[in-house]
Amino acid sequence: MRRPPLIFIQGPTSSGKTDLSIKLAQAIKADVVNCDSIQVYKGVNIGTAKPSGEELSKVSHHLLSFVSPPQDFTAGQYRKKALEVIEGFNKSLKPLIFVGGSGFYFKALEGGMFDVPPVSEEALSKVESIFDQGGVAALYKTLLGLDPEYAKKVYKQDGYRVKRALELIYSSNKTMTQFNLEHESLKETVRLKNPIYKIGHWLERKELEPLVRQRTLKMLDQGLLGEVENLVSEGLSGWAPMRSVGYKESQAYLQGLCTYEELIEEIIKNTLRLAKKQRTWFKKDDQINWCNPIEEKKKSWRNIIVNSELWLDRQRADL
RNA sequence: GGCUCGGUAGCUCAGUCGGUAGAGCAGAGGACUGAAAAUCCUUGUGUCGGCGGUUCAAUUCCGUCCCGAGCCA
Repeated sequence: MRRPPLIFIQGPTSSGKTDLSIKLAQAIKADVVNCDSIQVYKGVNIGTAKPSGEELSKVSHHLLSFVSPPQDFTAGQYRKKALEVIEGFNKSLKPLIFVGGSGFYFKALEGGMFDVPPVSEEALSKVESIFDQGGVAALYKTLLGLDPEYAKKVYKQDGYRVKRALELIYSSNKTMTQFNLEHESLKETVRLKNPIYKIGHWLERKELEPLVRQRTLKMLDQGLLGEVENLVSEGLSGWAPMRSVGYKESQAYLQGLCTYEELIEEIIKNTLRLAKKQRTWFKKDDQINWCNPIEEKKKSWRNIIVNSELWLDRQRADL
């Protein structure tokens, strides 16, 4: 079966992924697919540093700005949508460039997700009542009884994961450990079979900080606060993307909880923290071809474009 | 110029009735299958402002100098 080749551009925020994706897409005649967990949402544009109108007019983009408020979106849904996009190119074999900083979404895309039915109301309220009685400790104790193997892997304070594991047990009668085992046996069938070439942007904090500062000031200049104000006035202050970096700090500022100077420093700090978590995520993947984006951009991404073209030629020769 | 209060981790500060120190934040490292830009875990040696003195022992007491804040001239 013919499958389009995929190029992944991964790395921390502010490292120039969008710029590279546009230049590379133009050079190799590819489409771009967003792999950023917040850029999928409609209406959050400035704070997520989406590609500009001009950039969008040059290259076709997918999975960008398509989830309307107040809907939420998940990694599982992303996987499904992304597979649909990829399938759409099975005939033309046009290469696709997946760009983003969401390690979990990349993982979901490549390795697949458990096939889980939606959590029942009953399960939700059951978990909720345990929580009301004894908090996270009680939830963890319950999980320890029902799925000790998974319980050992989870931090007992991690209420989010403990809850989720119990919800699955109560609504599907299957434990995380069982889901994991099943997935392990199906791993090869579920795994994405397209050829993949991974490009990673690697920057140390010191190199990234000035870029983050510059971008933060630019976002504010472009009207980030106005964007947030509009969303808040539409009653969306609790919407998932409104909790992300840039948006939650802006909300705090608009509520008078900090000064403008503090707003700037908070956004920079939290963006750098996000970048660090992104680094931790991508670091583990030994298939990534790392580059220093500051150096590569100075050379108009020439090395990267050439290497990508060579890789594509090899894929085509193999067919 | 005189008096008072400060000077301890990158920052804000606590503390040692004399036995060379510890919190919060920041930072660093990490986990992670449907909120993931989320959620959670681990991690604290620094001439205790400088120089002298007393003492077995000084960051702690004494003297002096430097720096900052305030008050009085």
